Amino acid sequence: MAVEASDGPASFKRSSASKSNQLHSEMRNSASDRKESLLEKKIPKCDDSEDEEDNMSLSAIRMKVTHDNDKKATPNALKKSYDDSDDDDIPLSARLPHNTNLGESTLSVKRPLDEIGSLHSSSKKSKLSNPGSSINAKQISVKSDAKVEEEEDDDDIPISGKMNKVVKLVDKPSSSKKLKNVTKVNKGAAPSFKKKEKVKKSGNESEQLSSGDGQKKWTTLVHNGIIFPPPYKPHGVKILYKGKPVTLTPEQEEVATLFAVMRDTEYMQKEIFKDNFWNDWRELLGENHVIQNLKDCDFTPIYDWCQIEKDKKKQMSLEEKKALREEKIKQEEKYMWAIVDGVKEKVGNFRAEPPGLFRGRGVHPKMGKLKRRIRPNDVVINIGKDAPIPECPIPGESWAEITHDDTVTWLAKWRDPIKPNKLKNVSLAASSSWKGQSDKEKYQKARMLKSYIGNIRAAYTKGFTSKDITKQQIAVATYFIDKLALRAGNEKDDEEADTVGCCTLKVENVTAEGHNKLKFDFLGKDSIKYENTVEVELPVYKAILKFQKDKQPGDDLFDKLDTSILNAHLKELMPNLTAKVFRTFNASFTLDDMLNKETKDGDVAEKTAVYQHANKQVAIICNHQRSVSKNHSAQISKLNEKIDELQAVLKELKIDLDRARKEKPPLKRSSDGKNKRNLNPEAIEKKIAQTSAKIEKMQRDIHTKEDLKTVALGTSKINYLDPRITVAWCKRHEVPIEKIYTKTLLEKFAWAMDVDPDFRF
DNA sequence: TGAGCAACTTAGCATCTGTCTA
DNA sequence: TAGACAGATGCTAAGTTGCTCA
Repeated sequence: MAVEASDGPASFKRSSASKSNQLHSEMRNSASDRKESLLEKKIPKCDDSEDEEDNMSLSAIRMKVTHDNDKKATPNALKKSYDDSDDDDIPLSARLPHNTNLGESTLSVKRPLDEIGSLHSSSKKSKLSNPGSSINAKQISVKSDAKVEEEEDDDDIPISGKMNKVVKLVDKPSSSKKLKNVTKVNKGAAPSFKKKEKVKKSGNESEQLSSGDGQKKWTTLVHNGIIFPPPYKPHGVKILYKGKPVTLTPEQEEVATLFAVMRDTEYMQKEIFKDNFWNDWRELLGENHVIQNLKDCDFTPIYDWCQIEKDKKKQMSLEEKKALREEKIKQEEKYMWAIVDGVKEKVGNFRAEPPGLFRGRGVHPKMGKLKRRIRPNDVVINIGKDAPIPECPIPGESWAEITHDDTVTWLAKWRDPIKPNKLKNVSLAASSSWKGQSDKEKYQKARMLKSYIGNIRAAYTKGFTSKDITKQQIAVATYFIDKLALRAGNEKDDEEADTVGCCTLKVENVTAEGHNKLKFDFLGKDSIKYENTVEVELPVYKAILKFQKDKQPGDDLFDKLDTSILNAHLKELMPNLTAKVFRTFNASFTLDDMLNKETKDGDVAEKTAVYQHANKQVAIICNHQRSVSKNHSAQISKLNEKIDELQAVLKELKIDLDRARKEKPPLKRSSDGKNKRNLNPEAIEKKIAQTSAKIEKMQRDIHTKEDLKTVALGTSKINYLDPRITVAWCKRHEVPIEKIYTKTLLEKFAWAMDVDPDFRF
C-alpha cells in the first residue's frame, strides 16, 4: 500500500525562517521515504531486543574518549535500570531492608544510583542474554510486528500490577508513637505484583500499553509530607500614598511587598494585572482604609528595601552562603525522599507553593490576583496504609486529609487557590522509576506509530475528500497534527488566556493565500505565537475553504470536531494513539534521521554541533520558542567590540612579523599601550594563529547566539527526543554523553543508557 | 453525551551555581 | 578575587488525556 501520494507530502516553508524550514520540508520528505519503505518491506527487527544484547557500556566508551571529565557523573554510575527491577520475580521490597524510616539518619544520604543498579542487575543479565527472547526472526505484518514489539519489551508494561481496591481513610496527624507502630506494621508488607506474568496472561494489546489508570501503582509508600515556606516576617517599611507614609498591617504589607518587587517586570505594564492586584489588596485594606486607589500608591520604599536585602545576600561571603545552603538542605532533607515499594526515590516538588501574585501567561484574565498562602489544612496526603503519617510541620495545624490511594502516584495535593477546580500535585522527581517507566512507554508508543504512520497517512489523505463533513474535518485536522506538529487543542473557559490548538482553531487563524498556501497565525500553549505559511495538498486547501464558508471570525474552523472525537478516531487506527503522540514521533524521528544523515567524521565539537543543529530543527518543528534575553544585544555588541580589538592586534602582529622576518624590532608600543617583547617570526606566527582562532571562535559564538536567541532547545530534549537515539548516537560516534546531557538529564534518562549502539528510532 | 474533574505531561521563565576572565 | 556569563536547575503555569457521573 502506498504511504504517501506519489508526489510526497506537501512541502512546508515557515515564512519567518525559510532556510530552516526548507530543511524541515526536506526532512519530512526523507522521513516519509523511509516510512514508505518500512511499510513495503515490513518493519525491521524490533530494536528492543537489541537492548538485550551485550553492548559496549557507556562508561567504556567514556573511558575511550574522555580522560579529563572525572568530576562529572559517569553514566555507569547513573545506570538505574528499570529493566532490572521490572523483570525480577522477587519484589524490590523483599530485596531491601524493611522498616525503613524516612527522615532517620539511615536515609539522610541519597542512595547511590549504582547501588540501585547493583540491587537489580544480577538477575537481569541472565534473562537478557536469553536468545529466545529475541524477536529478530519474526517476519510478520506491520501491525503484528508492532504488537510483538510491545509484548517482547517487558519494560513497556506499566509498573502497576493487579487492580486493587482503593482504600480511603481520613486520619488526624498521629503522634510519633503511632508512627513507630505503623512502621512496624509496614515491615511485613511486600509488593505482590509480577509484571511479566501479567503481560503473558493478558491478550489485550491496549491494556498492555496503557499507563494503567485505575490500576495499582504501589504497594508500600512512605514519605514525610511537604514543607511550607516560613511565616511572613514584617519589615515595617511604609509605602507612600499621595506622598505620605502609610502604616500597613503585616498581612497588607506582605501583599504590598509582593507587588512592589514586580516593578521591573512587564506585568506592571498590564492594566489587568494591576486591576486584579488592586481588587484583592483592597479587600485586605478594608473599605475605610486611607488608601483608596492604586494610582496614588508609591511602593518605591519597599522596592528599595527589597533591593538592599537582595544586595546584602549577594554580598555574603562564600562561607556564609555555604552555611545557609547547608542549613536549608538539613531542614529539607527528610522531605526530599520517598520509599516506594522499598525503593528510595527522590521527590520532585516537596515545597508548598509560597504566596505570590498570579503570573498567568499571555493575556490572562486572572493575572495579578493574590495567590494565597497554602496551609496544611489545604493539603491532602497520600501515603501507604501502614506508613507513619507525616507530622504536620506547622505546630497546631493539621493535614486536610490522609488517603491511601494506591492507584495514583501523587504524594500530596492541594487545590490551586487561583483556579479552584485545578489540583496541584506533589510527585516523584523526573529521575524516579515511575517517571522513567512512563517516559519509556511514551517513546515506545511513538515508536510504534512509525509502523502505523503509512496507513494513517493513507487514511487521512482519503478522508480529505470525504462527503461526511466530520470525517473530512478529522482527516484535515490529523494532517495538521502530523505535518505541523500542532497540539490537540482542548476547549478553554473564559477564565483562561485565549489560546488555541488544532481542534479549536478559529476561522481567522488560517488564511488561504492562493497557490495552495495556508497561513497559520494563532496563540498556542503559553500564548506562544504560531506563525507559519505552508503549502498544502490541494484537497486540504479546498477543504479549508469549504470549512470557512459562511462562517464569521470567532467561529470554529473545525466545528464538527473536538479532541475526544479526534482521539477516538485515532484509537481506531492504532491502539492508544492520541494526538500528542505525533509530536513525540515526529520529533524523535527527525532527530534520528538528521543525526544519521549529517554526522560525519570530525572532532567531538563538530559532532555536538550536528546534534545541536538537529535539536534546533526539532525545536522549530515543535514551535519551542523563548524570549530574547534582556542582555542579548549587549552581549553581541561586546563580542563585536572584542573582535574589533583582536583584529587590530592581528594587524599589528602581521606588521611585526614582516619586520621580524627582516630582522627589525617590533613597533615600539602596541595599540594597547604596552611595551612589546622582541619575538622571533615563529613566535609571532603562533600568536597570529592564536588570535585568528579567537576571532573565529567569537564569530561562531555570535552566529550561534543569533541563531538560537528565540529557539528553546531544552524543551524538546527533555520531553520529545527519545534518549535512546541520543545515547546510541553517542556510542556510535564516541561522543561523551555528558556533552549532550546534564547531570539531571542523565539521571532522568538512566533507563536509556544501556541501549545498543545500533538502536534506531 | 457532554461537562467536570483528576492525573499527569509539557512549557517558558526565574533563579541559582559554577566557571571563566580580567 | 570579583564580576560576568552561561548553563543547570527549580518553579509553577498550561496543556493533554481518561474517567465518572448526571
